[in-house]
Amino acid sequence: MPEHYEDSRLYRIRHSTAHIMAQAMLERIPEAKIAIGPPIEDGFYYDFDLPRPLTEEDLNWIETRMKAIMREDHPYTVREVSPDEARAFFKGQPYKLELIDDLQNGRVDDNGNRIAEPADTMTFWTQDTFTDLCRGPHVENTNQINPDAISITYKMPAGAYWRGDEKRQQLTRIYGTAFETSEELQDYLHRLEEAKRRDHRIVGERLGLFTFSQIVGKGLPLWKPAGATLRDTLERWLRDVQIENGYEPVVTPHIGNIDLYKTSGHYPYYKESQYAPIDVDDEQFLLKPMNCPHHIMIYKSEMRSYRDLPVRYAEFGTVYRYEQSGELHGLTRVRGFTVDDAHLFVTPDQLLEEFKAVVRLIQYVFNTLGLTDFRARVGIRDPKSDKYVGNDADWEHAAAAIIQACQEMDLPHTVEEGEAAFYGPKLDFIFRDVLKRNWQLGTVQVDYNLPARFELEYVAADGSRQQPVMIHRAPFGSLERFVGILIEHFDGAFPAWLSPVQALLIPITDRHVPYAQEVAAKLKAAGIRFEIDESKNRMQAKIAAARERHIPWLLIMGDRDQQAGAVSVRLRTDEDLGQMPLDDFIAMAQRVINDKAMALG
RNA sequence: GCUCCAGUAGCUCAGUCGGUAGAGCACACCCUUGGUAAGGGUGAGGUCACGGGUUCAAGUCCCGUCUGGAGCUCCA
Repeated sequence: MPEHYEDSRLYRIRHSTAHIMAQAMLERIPEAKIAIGPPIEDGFYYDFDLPRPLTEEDLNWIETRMKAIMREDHPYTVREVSPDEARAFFKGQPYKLELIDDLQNGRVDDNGNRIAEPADTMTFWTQDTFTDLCRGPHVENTNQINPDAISITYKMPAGAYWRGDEKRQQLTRIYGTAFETSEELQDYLHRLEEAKRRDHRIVGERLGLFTFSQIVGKGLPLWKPAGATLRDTLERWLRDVQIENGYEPVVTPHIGNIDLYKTSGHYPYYKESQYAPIDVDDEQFLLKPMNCPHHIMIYKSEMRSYRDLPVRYAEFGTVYRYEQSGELHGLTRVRGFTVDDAHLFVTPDQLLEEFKAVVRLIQYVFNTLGLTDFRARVGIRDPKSDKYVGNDADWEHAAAAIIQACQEMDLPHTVEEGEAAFYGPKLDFIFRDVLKRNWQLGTVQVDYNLPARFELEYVAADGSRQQPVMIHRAPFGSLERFVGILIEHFDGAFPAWLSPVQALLIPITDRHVPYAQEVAAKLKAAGIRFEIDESKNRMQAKIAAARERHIPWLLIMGDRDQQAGAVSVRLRTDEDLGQMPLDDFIAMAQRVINDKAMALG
């Protein structure tokens, strides 16, 4: 995206193409009500209220008609109109009338705050037979849009609520895109296809990493051995890193008494996104939607001195949230997932340094995996919402600490209202999937509220009782979502240390199988994960199959290798390292694995 | 949750006008023992997602449910 996309020619082309789409729609379905049609990052959309569902034929017709309109050389003209004139023109177009009213009165948000000044005039933009209420700008003539460089993006209409409000009319949205040259369009469409091929739901299925069962339930992933191996490897690594950094393991159960969540303040706010309570002996239990209350109860189980702090409790804790069915998505949005959770209990003096140490740990995790394509977001309260607990002073302190830490660490970040947790502000690390959808992974949250609500304390140096501050943090966020993003990041070709199968042994003929088994015994002793392909297939077929699984090292062995006590090593990158003494291969593989290296040799 | 689309073998898909189901891959067995991107043959595998309806007859048409997909909304 250019630096000033909104000033670019591409932006005007896309905006103008959206108007042409609306014109074509009104020609196809004259009763259509038109809503809005803005440019977006990779194209544009237009929302319509239609009397019937659209068909693929409709979309093809509209696309063809759009191209024809472009070739007809219609100028774009603009004129100023009064609100009354605008209303007269758009009689029978309720969405436009609502926009006209808002422009005249000045836009007001849901809380009654003015977000735009009242306007005495507004502008109409016209091309050919179509006029739209629009601030522009547009290209000068439809012939400035290349008909061979536009496309309806999905040959399938999408639903969208009027003004993004699920309580209002649902409209039909058509996405399209436009470029300056057909090469750029083809390139874009090609990249979209490539991205879909990398989708973790497809790659994960093909690699046998996970599956879903209708009987187990939607949004509840089942990890197959290969996926569980990858996940376990990540867990063991992070567990070790955390222990080096002063964390202590804790383990807590999957359910907890509902009173825990009433005390946390969490139950009333998020009641609708939880599984229903479990009734047992006149008590109610919740499948835990978060781990913090359990960890807090461990903190509270002993008298704490300032000398004990920081206390850092870490657990790979599985939580359950009742997500809306339409939001479930592969591994990246599920109903049961494991958080690489930790809760730090610190003195106010320790907060800043501990926060920075946590951010450093998260950066170390991302760097090791080569994940660089993320943004950092400081989420603070929406000042107009009532869905938060606690007092203003604590919220200010917490947000100030987060922002100060980011500045001191030179971490580029945005500050966004309404993105806080209900108990405190947070720093989130957000990644995009192959289709540019945003997913929050790592998170660090500063919390003065739960320590107060649970009456946590420690004995200070002067003997007084003081309240600790909590830091909630999860570098991966959830193992499920993190692995989903990793699959797409690596397109299934994981670094050797994470690969479920690191070496595939390929005996050239049956008589080499015993030698392969000897080799296997040595690999096993060396801690290298392997499989032997003992199928009756020819070596070429074994190699082809292994390539599809992105197995890092292929060890081919025939007479020559057996006689030499060697293996012939081929990398998944197709590089042929030739014959190597087995011990040399093992040493090389161990080095690559221990270094968590990206390269294989 | 909402709108729209889809569901046929383990996977990817074909199946015309309504006339009782097919291919490739994978799997099993046989032949082939081959040195770096898929050798050949044979076979097994199906409640056409599930339930109901229309019909002499339903994979095909209609209704409902479930599951998946796109988008929206939501997301501790």
